[in-house]
Amino acid sequence: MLGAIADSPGISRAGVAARTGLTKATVSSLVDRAIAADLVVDGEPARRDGPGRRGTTLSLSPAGPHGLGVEIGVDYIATCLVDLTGSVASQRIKPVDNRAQPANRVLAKVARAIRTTVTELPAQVGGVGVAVPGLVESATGFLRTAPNLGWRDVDVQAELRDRVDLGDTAIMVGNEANFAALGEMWGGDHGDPGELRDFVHVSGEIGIGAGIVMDGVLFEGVRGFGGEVGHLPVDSKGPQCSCGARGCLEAMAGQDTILRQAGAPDVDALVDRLRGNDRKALAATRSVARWLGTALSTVVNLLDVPTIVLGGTYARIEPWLHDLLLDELTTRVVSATWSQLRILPSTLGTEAAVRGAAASAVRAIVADPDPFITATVAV
Amino acid sequence: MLGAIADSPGISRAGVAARTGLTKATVSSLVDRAIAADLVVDGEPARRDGPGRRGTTLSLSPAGPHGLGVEIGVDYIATCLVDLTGSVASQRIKPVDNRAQPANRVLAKVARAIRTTVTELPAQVGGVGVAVPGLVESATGFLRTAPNLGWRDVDVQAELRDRVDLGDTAIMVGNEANFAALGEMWGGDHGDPGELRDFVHVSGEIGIGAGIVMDGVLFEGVRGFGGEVGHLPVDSKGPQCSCGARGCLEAMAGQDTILRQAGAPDVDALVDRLRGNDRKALAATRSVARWLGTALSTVVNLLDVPTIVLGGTYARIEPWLHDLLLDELTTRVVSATWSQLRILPSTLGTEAAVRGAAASAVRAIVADPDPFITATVAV
DNA sequence: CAGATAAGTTCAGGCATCGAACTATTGATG
DNA sequence: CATCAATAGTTCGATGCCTGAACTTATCTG
Repeated sequence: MLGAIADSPGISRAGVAARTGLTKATVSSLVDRAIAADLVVDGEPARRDGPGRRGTTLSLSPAGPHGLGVEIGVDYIATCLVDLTGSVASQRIKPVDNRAQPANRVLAKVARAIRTTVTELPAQVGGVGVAVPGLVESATGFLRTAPNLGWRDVDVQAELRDRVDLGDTAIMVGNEANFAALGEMWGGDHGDPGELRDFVHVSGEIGIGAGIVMDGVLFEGVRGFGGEVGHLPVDSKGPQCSCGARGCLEAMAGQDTILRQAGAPDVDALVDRLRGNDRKALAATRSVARWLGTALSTVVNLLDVPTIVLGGTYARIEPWLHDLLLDELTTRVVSATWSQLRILPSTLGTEAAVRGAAASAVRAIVADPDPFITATVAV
Repeated sequence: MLGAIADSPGISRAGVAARTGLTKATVSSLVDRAIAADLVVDGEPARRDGPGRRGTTLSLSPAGPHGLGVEIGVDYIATCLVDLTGSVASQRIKPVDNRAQPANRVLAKVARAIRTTVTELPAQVGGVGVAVPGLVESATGFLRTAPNLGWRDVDVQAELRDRVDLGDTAIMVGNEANFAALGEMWGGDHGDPGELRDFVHVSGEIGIGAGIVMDGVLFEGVRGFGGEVGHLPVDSKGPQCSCGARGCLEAMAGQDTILRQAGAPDVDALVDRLRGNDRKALAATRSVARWLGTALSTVVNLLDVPTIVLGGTYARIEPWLHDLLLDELTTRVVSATWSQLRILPSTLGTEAAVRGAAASAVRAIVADPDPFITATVAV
C-alpha cells in the first residue's frame, strides 16, 4: 500500500484506493496506522480543477526510519543514509585498500562505519543494506565468493551483528551490481518514478556485473547467483580468461580491455579522446559495443527485458556505445521486430550501489510495513 | 493447499497442515469443500508405525475436472486429456501438414478436435491448454509469431472460442517448449514428485526451444518472450542464420545440423550409428555438446538454474552428450565450483508438450480451486 | 446559497483463518 | 485387558483484514 505513496508522492487516500484496488475505508485505516508509526505524513490539500473536496497529499515521512547502505568496494568503503522518500540524508566514502586485508579486519572497519553513522542519525535506522562485490546466496545472505576481494564463504551478516548492536534491525547482504540496479530504479532520473520497472543494469568496473529487474523486483535466479554476465562466452576464439573458459565478455569488453585497446590510462582520458574523435579510442569503443551487444542480446532473448541501463564505465561512454549497441541488439533479439528496445545511461553512476543498498532497507519497510509498525507500537 | 496433495498423494489432513503452515482446522474445512466439489477423495487410512490415530489418505480425484491439452505441431495436431492426478485419460495424434494451410483452416481442425474430445469425456473439462510453436504474449495469450507455421499475430484463444462453445472454461495458449517443461515437471519420472522444481528443459526439434522453470513456476520473462535459446549467439565466426545474425545455436546444434554432420537421414539412424561407434556421428554429437554447453552455460550463469533436462532429439542422444556437456558447463558456470550441476534426459520425449498443456489446465485449478468450486456450487 | 461532486470517516458485517478444547483411533505397557 | 501416550480429525468461538454503504466534510459552479 505504501508502495503507491512511494511511487507517486502527493497522492490522496482516494488515489491510493483507486490505484491499489482497496476500498477507501481500508486505505483510511491503513494510512492512519502508517501516520501513527511516522511512516507517512499528511500534507496540504491538493489543488483540483473541478468541484469536490480536495484530497490531502500523502507522502512518505522524511522523519521516519532511515535506510543505511554500506558498500564494500575493492578500494573503498562507502556509506549512505536515505529516508523513506529516497532522499539522501548523508553520504560518505572512505578509501581503504580492502584487497590487502583479511575479511574480519575489513568487517571491523565496516562495523565502525555503521556505528558512527547510526549514532549521528537523529532518526531511527530501519534496516541496513550491505553491497559486496561477490556472489551472495539470496536465501541466507551468505557470501560465497568475492574474487576481487579474495574472500570466500563469509557470513557477512553474522559478522556484522557480532560487531555492532543492531537489535533486530534487518541486515540485507547483496551483490553490488544488484543493488546498483535497484538504486537506479528508485533513485535514478528516468522520467516518472515507477516507469523503469523492467531492465538490466550493466555496470562495467573491474568486473562486469549485471542487475536484472523485472516488474520492479530484483531477479536473482534460483539461489541468488543469477545475472552473472561477466563470464558469458561471446567469442569462441577469444583469449583465455581467468575463469578457465575462452572469450568471456569480461575479457572482451571489460574496463581494462577498453583502456588498453584505446591506449588510454583511465576512463577520463578515454572520454577525452572520444570527444576528440581519436581513432584508437573510437575503434575500442566500437569493439566493446559489438561484444556487449552480443552478450546483452543473450540476456534479452532469455529474459525478455526491454530496457538496458548502462552503468559504471559504460555510462561514461554511452553516447559512443548507444547506436552500435542498439543495432547489434536489434538484429539479434528475436522479439525486437515488434517491440522497441531502449538503451539508457545510468544517472547515478558509481553511487548507484550504495544508494540501492540503503534504499533496499527502507523499501523493505515500504513493501511490508507491518513488522515495523508492530515493533514500534510494542516499544 | 491442493498443491500439497498433488505433490504427495496419500498425505493426511494433518500432513497438509504441517506442510502448508495452515492449522488443522483450516485444512479440515478446505478439504471438506474440495471433496464436495469432487476435487479430492478420501482414501483408506494410512499405515503408521508408532501409536496414534491413522490419517486418512487424501488424493486428487480422478473423477474431477480434466485438463485438455492440444498441441499444434508443424505436421500434426495432438490432443491429450489428463485428470487432476496427472494420469492420462486419453491421447491422440493426427498427422496434418499445418504448414500448407492458413491459420483459420488449422484452427477449425483444432476446434473440431477439441469438440470431439470434450464430448467423449464422461467427466467435466476444467480447462484447455494449447501449445503452439511460437512466441506468445503471456498477458494476453496472443500469438505474435510462429515461424515454422508461417503465422503472425493470431489470437488463438478468441479464434477457438468462436468455434467451440466452451462457456467460461479457461483457455491458456502457450509456447510449446514452455509447456513441455511443465509437462516434464508434472508428468516426468524424476524421483520424488516435486523434486524437479528448478530446471531448464531444452528440446531440439526443428528449432531449439527452452522452457525455464524456477521454484516450480514457469519463467517467461517480462512479456512472455523469454527463454529463446535458439538464437543465442555461440560462434561469432559461425554461419549466417535465417534471423540475420551469425553462429546462432540453432545453426550450430539444431537437429538438421546434427544429422547433416553425422550423415544420418533421421534421428533413429543417428542413434544406431552412435551405438555402433560411427566416427562421423560421434564427432557431430561432440560438436553439438560443445555448442549446446556454451549456450546453456549462459543460461545457467544468468538464471542460476542447477538442472538441465534434455528433451526432444537431445533426449535420444543424451548418453553421448552428457559427459562433454557437463564438462563444458562446469568450466563455464561461475557457481559450478561449489554447486553440482545435473543433466537429465527427458522421460516424456515428444509427448511432453501436450501433456504439459493438459496438465497446466488442471494445475490452474489445483493452484486456486476457489473459482472452480464457486462455479460448481452455483450450477 | 443550492446543487453537484469528490474526499475522507465510521461502523456493522463477511470471510478466511486461528486457537483451543474436544472426540476418535491406534500401538505400547503393565 | 485396561490404561496411557500419541496422533488425526472436528467443532466452535475469537480474531483480524477487508468490504459496503451510509454519512460527514470540503470544494467548485451557477
